[in-house]
Amino acid sequence: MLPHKLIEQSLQRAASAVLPDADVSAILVRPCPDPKFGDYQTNALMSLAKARRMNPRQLATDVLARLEVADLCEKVEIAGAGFLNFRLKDSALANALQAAARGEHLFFDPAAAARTIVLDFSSPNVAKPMHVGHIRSTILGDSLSRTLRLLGHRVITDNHIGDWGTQFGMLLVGWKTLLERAALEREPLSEMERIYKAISSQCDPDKPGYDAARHEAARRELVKLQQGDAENLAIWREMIQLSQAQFDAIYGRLGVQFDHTYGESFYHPRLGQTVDDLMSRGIARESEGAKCVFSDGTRPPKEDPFLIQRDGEWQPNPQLIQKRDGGFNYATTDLATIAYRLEIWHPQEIVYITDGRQQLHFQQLFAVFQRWHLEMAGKLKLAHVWFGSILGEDGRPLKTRSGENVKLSELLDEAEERAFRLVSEKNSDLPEAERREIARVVGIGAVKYADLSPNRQSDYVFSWDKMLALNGNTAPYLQYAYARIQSIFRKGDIQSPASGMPPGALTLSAPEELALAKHLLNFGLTLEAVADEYRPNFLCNYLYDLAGQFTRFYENCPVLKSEGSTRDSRLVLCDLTAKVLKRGLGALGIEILEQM
RNA sequence: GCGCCCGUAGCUCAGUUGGAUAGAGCAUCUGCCUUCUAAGCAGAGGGUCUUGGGUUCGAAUCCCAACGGGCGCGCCA
Repeated sequence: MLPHKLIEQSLQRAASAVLPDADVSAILVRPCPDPKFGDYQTNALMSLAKARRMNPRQLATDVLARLEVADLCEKVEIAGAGFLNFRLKDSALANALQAAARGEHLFFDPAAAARTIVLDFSSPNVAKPMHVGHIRSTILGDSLSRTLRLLGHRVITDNHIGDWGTQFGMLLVGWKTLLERAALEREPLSEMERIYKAISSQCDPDKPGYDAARHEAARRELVKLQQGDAENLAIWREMIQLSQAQFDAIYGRLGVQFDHTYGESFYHPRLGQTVDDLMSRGIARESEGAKCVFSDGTRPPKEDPFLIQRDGEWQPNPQLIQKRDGGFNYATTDLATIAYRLEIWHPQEIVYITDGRQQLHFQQLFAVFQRWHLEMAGKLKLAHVWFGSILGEDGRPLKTRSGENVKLSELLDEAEERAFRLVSEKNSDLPEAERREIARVVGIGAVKYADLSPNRQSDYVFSWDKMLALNGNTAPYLQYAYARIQSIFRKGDIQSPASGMPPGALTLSAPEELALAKHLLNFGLTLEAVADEYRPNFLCNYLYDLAGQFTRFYENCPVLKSEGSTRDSRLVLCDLTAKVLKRGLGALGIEILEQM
């Protein structure tokens, strides 16, 4: 077990001995913000003392008296208002690194209780090109799935593509009247988007080009499709197939994989039953011709997603599950989807990764589902992991439906192109094929890292230069640290330094060596934080710090030119750093390179 | 109108149960490649954490109010 966890356990035991009735699970050990205080600290005794109106320094003194960490730490200090500061013994640090070098762990432990977690992300719409607005859900979801799997959870990824709904009425009309076959073969999604836009503007009564006949035609085509008309079904299937091929091309470039792609259409046969069930149980009722779920009055108005304040009083804010014309809403599909996932996968957790504008929808959805499946109370966690909008240069959010956005494929092309120019400049003697491969890994990595490193909830303005930057706090900086380590191993003709280490031979003395070694120990804490809060940016921050610690070590501590146990120890540090960088970047979905 | 989110260095952003002197990158300036890859390193300048109250031993973080911005609010997803 890692030192900080052992310290934490001892600390909780000591706190229990002093205060037998206290909940000590919140007493955590965290890395110190500044190494001058020590390596780890706890500030939890201060809040505990506060809650019990005790003197915090006295509590710290009492706990310290019962604390048994002498094998791990130097003398524990009480500081400030009641911090406990821990400084690891060199031997404890060396032991942890040696265990890692022997392959016993890589500074993290598998989750104590593995869960089955369904991740719902990406979810592009059929017949629309994927553009930069789709990148966040896709990249966030992929990195969360990789991180949760690394921690030992059973993760099921499901791409809930938009392959059903009213837009197909318009698409069918467009397909039958406006389609240009040559354009379709050249760029299927652009052509489908073109015909969709042309027809949809004629079907919107609020727009100047409104054409009532077209609107009616679209409605008829949709009904025919839903009734199983052979021609419309064939066209619909072709649209899906063409779209999926384009999605797969993008996913292939991004290295994103899904276990399943049950689109919305998959649930269509279950929607009638879903609505009937909600009606017969009295959860939904008819209102203005539509079927809706209203507040059940069990929550205070402010926390009730089915109430909204308007004109000074609380008014109903229902979730619609069936339209007046008999059509179903996305809420219905989402409800049927949860029920199905529960039935076949039995997850403890279902996580949706979408933009923040859908918060109210998910609050209502989760509330309806809980009323519908009372037996799941406390057994299923439904989570909406939301992210901020990508804004255009004008500060307005990019609209998924307007077509002027930068296509994802163009963004990736440009990323690779810029990386290729750079690698050609830096390393002109490499053959072109190698430079292309380096450019691919660097370019795609840069785009992913640019999207993962900000706090997911902040909005950001889309900028080519920011997405494609290759200097500073970017993926290439982390990949570069890894490549430098591999270069050391190549130059030294060293195969597997860690496994060749004699036990007890690890000697760390330079400040850069110690700082790097101690930072390695915090990998697991970081992975857990990412999994707990669904925030990959914590891992970006950690890896950036790790690469920085390594680079300072690299500048100050020659590896191949040193001798004896110093050389061996430095090789182990290099090897473990490379392994953590590789695993960590892997959890972000970013590849590494042996050379760049 | 009501709800959600946001306001941190010139710009873009981090900031882990409230915790110790608020940190990066970019941009600007000064050094460092005959020594394991300079996509780098060392250093400098740059802050009323929007404003005003409050809670606390301690607030960028929690509460209240104001100002400024984004989004959402019945048949799109």
